[in-house]
Amino acid sequence: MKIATYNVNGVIGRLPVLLKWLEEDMPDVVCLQELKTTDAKFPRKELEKAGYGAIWHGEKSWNGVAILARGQEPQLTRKGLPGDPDDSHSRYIEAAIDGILVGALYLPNGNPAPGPKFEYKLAWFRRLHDYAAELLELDIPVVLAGDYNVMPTDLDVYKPERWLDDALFRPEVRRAYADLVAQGWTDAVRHLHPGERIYTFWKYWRNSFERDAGLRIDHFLLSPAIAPSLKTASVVRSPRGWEHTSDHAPVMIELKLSKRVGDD
DNA sequence: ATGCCCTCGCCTCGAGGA
Repeated sequence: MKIATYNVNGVIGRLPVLLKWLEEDMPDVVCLQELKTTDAKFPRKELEKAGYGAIWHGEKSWNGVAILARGQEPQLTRKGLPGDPDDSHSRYIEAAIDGILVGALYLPNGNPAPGPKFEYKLAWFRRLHDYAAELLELDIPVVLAGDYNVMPTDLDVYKPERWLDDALFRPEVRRAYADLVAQGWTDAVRHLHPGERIYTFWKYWRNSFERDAGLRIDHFLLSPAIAPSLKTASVVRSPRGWEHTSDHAPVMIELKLSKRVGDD
């Protein structure tokens, strides 16, 4: 089973790129971030035509997350991260697919830091921390995938010294990510590729992609019940080089799941 | 120290992104 996460930076404008990539790589499950459109304008029919069922949580202009499943409908289990009824941003959606609980998240950017946006990011991180702990207590296969807007270590940044005061790299945020992982999650990409420079995002400016001046901010966290099934984890770099593309590349993991009764 | 480039909206510039 192939599960991907992809910050599309606008699902309407990105639809040709998204559909092309889906056709090429045929992921079984896709977590999307930054839909930047309302629920009513989500391209359900186009994705259905491409063979994907979908659930989504949109918002005008900003944010927005979705989960796609090839050949089936994701079973919605949650819309919105618990812990703050006043949080109106669309940043979390969750579904059960083939016995796996898949959470798609778009963590706040947090810039400029310090400031209210950075406080919102830290508060969101605390809520994620609490909710993720609840998920671990269930002792089931869980995948938390998305744009965490955090470079976990120096290895995940092209020039760490330039990002020290940035909301994506400040010590508080790196600590929050490390504390989350320490609950018992496996950072899939880093687990299979320790010590390797891997990026998932490159600014549109200054030929960042061509120079490989990037950041690793899109992550997969796996619960202990599914981490042993992890076989591969990689960044799909080719779509980042296409015309009218996102500033993120898709990230993909492959799981080899043990057969269940009734499976072919 | 700042802009660089891009998306969206709704109106051609501003806000936000990372």
